[in-house]
Amino acid sequence: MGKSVQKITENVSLIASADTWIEGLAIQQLIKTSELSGMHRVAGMPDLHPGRGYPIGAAFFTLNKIYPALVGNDIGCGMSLWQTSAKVSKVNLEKLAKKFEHVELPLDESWSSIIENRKSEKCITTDNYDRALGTIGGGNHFAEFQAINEVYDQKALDELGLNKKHLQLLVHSGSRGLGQSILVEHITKHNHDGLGFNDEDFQDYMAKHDEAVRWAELNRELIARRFLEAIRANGNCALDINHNLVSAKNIDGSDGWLHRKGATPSDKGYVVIPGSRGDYSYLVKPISGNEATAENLNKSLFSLAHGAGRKWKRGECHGRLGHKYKREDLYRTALGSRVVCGNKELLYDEAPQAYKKCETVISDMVDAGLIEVVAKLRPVLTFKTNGDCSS
DNA sequence: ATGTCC
Repeated sequence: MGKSVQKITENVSLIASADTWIEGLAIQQLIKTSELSGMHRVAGMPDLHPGRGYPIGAAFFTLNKIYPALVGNDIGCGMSLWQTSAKVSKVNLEKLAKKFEHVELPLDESWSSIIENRKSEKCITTDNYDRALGTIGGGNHFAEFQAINEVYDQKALDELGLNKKHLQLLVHSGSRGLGQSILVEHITKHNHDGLGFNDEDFQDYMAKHDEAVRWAELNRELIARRFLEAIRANGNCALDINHNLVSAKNIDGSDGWLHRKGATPSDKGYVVIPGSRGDYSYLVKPISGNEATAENLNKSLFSLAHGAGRKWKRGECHGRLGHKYKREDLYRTALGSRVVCGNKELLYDEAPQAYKKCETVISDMVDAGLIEVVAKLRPVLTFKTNGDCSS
């Protein structure tokens, strides 16, 4: 069990077994980040990979200041899982693939009352990014229809209201331009410096950050609702979990601030850890607070992987895959799923080959005593973008 | 990651 929790330095842990491949640069970034002033403890997840200066797939616990740059631009990014009323057995992949022509446009007037109501319920006052509400965005964001492939804990599935016969919908998106604008405002004024609790901009950042988190949640809800409408189905949200945010937390007796950058909370109930679009995703139950795992929970900063983790950098994937795979080859995956992605670079950047095998990431967290697997989800159709096919 | 970029 202890073998999947590595001690990198006195205050840096890595939740990964020795044979899980993690890029050296990511470890360097993890250690460097642990040396920031006020940093108390850092934890890398098994999907750790390099970012711009700071690693992705990690949690950072500070005592008396926050670092907006560690949260990054996509404040509130996360995963929501919806069960649709559609039946897996009725799916026709090519028919399904044609139903998403309009899901990237700003939501039309038929949505304005639900948008207004939900914004008011969630205390979202900004209107500046209304045009982006209900849109997935780029990068690793997606909407994916999935089938429950294997069940390991039927009771947990029942608790979540999930039924194997129904098609599931997993949405990965965040706060789009809103989060970006909040980060840019901070960087413009403070560079990458943190904000102490008594700094005048502390409360201002936190208020904007918290609103961006709520905006991102609403964004995923609207994405799910418009995809449900596109396939003429109903649906229920089973879970919605943020993996990019900073929040107050008491860890091992210390009050502080827990930054998560591509790190899924293990203290918010069931979560989905998605594999690449050509791999299974895992619905898991975080293990909370028995004696055997208490120390590992502290070392992991109550966090889990947020996915399989990139193996290859964005931008280098086309070069690595272009010889072997034509564009058409990537519209289907080894698990028989369909990919809708009209943007060529994105098609290669997010190819299954660019990611690690999700199973190793999952088994590292099982071995660390952090999770139990509830079910394995098989991709059916991954929507990225209708895109610009000319590029 | 980005109402993305020269």
